[in-house]
Amino acid sequence: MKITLKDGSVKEYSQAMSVIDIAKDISEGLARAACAGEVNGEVKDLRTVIDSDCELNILTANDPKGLAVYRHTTAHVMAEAVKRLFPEAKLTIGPSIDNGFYYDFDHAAFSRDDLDKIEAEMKKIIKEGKALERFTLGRDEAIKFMEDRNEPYKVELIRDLPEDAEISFYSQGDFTDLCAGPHLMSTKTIKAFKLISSSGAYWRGNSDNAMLQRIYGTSFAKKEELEDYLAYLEDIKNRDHNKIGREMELFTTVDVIGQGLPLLMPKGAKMIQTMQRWIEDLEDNEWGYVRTKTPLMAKSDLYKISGHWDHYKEGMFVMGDEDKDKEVFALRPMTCPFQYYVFKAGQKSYRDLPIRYGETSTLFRNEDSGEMHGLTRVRQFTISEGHLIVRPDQMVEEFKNCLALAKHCLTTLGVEEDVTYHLSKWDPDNREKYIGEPEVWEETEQHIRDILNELGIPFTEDVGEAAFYGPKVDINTKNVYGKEDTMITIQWDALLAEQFDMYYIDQNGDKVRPYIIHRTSMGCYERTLAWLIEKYAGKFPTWLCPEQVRVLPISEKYADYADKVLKELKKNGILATIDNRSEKIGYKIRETRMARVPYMLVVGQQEEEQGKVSVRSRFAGDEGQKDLADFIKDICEEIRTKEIRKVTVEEQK
RNA sequence: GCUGCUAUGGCUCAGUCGGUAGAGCGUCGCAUUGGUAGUGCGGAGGUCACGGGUCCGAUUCCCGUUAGCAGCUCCA
Repeated sequence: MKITLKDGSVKEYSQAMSVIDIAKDISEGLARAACAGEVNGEVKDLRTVIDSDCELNILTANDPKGLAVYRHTTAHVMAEAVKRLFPEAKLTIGPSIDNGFYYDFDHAAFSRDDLDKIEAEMKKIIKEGKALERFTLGRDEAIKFMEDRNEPYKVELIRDLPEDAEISFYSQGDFTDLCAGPHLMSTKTIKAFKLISSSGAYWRGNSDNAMLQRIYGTSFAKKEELEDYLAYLEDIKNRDHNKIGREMELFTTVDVIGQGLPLLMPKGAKMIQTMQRWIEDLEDNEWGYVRTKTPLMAKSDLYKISGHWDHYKEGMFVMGDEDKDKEVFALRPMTCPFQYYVFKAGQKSYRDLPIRYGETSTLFRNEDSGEMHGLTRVRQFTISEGHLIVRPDQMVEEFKNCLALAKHCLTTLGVEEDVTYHLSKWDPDNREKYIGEPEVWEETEQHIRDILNELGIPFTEDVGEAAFYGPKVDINTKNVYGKEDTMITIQWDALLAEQFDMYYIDQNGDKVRPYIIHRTSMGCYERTLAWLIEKYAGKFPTWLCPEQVRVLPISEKYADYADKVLKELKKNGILATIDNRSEKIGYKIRETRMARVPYMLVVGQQEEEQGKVSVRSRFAGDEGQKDLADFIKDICEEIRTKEIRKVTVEEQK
């Protein structure tokens, strides 16, 4: 038997050779995977080529493919346990995923108690140490096999397989599942697993289909690895913006106000104000933007021209009934047509272009009730929106500038490493979702592709993710739970100028349609705030902190001096507060740390006499005494440059 | 929208197998006037989310609504 090794060479293994020898190669990083070995150029289940078990391979392999096999077998063990405990449950699919696996069953909801019982049954199955046997059947036999077992979803899966596909099954004792494999040799290989949660999931991911019950679990080769992972799951909760954003009093929600309508509290509002002032000044002073302030609502007529009435009516808050009312209004879900009418308000020459309109724009989107989440998915939000009206010959350069501005914003916030770029394309098989001709779509998508390639930005291409009027670049990031959100979007629109009859006059005196770029420089402020909370676990760079300095008098005797210090800080634009309660200094420090305030100034007799402050920061701990003027100079410089100082002090919870 | 889970002082939670509730933190008061992660004592604060139902009696059981959470679907 030949196995392709990681370095590309092919190594001959004799059938008689112990699998331990193969395992050794794997553990040394030579072979590709454990049981899923690459044999003679094909990925195969090693069981088909070796006759010994390979538990050790998996346990020593440091290869994601091996781990995926391991977890996939754990999913089969779980499926067997579910069938033993709940024989009426119907099997569907159960793949391995990042960090674990799941299996979907057609069954009533599983409670945590059920999961515990299933875990106990899984332990029994593992202990029984059944070998996993692979076999194949012809199509008709395979269908009959699953029909006899009363597994309709499996029958459906087999029917949908290509005519010439090899239909393979894996058995472990009495349990058999349709499966491409590969798998572990025996259930006893599984050393550490945990069922994490259960929830509903649609059959084949389609909300028109039946709701199945999904059980998520994970498994690791070592108990300690599982424990570390479970500890990690606990730990990321301490970064969850929806938890600590509320704890830190950045935002809250109120049931009578409604879902998806968070209230930004003074600290959260201050942070957003800081970002907003930064972005507005940046765009206007350095990137050539001009500001607009346009209405938050409009008559339905506007959205009929833009196409939103046809393509997006369900997502809008509409006021009035078209059959009864003379005028029907809708809250705006975007700013585009409003800024177009700013453009149209006067005749434009080719010399006027490009025009870059910026607006700090509040939008309203009627999301489905189950979609709202913290600050990341809300019904009213504010974005750093803008529309660039440009000549076709300026399009590429302006598009690049939008990308550069976005990158500048990401870098300033310290998050440029955490994003992925996506070319969001239309779906040619779903044309009714989009306006315009296929040629226009293909052409504009190619322009964007060229730009991204030229700038050396790695990106993926996502079909069906475009806006209805054009393709776009989406800059996404993942939250602490691994879910992806779009933070910044830059859209290429060659179509809406036509809808709105926008034009400029060219050199020859002819009317010409401009192109439009829809873009954000930093995206939605609420969502960005959520992102920053999770990125920094609430310990923001000083310039973003809603409270940058807290003055801590040792006792009330120094309240006057502390007040003087506070006034001086505020005079210099520093966000400072004072804690003049009659508490011990240690207590005040503890509270200030827990409030994630970057700097504290301890003042007592010594400081008052010498006009100094004792600085304690999260960056360097006790920094000793400084002249107040020096401290102010330093922190103002840190804020001005938007420095991201490294946290060097051990933080306690 | 779908499948579940949850809702008890400002916050985090305990509790009542149906007889109107408790802790810690916070807050307020008093004492303490301090030197880098929790000073001591005392007080106030709850129609147990909202609306129905069952029951002699509901915070507890049932139904509905609203909101929060997890996942699915969706996200112009």
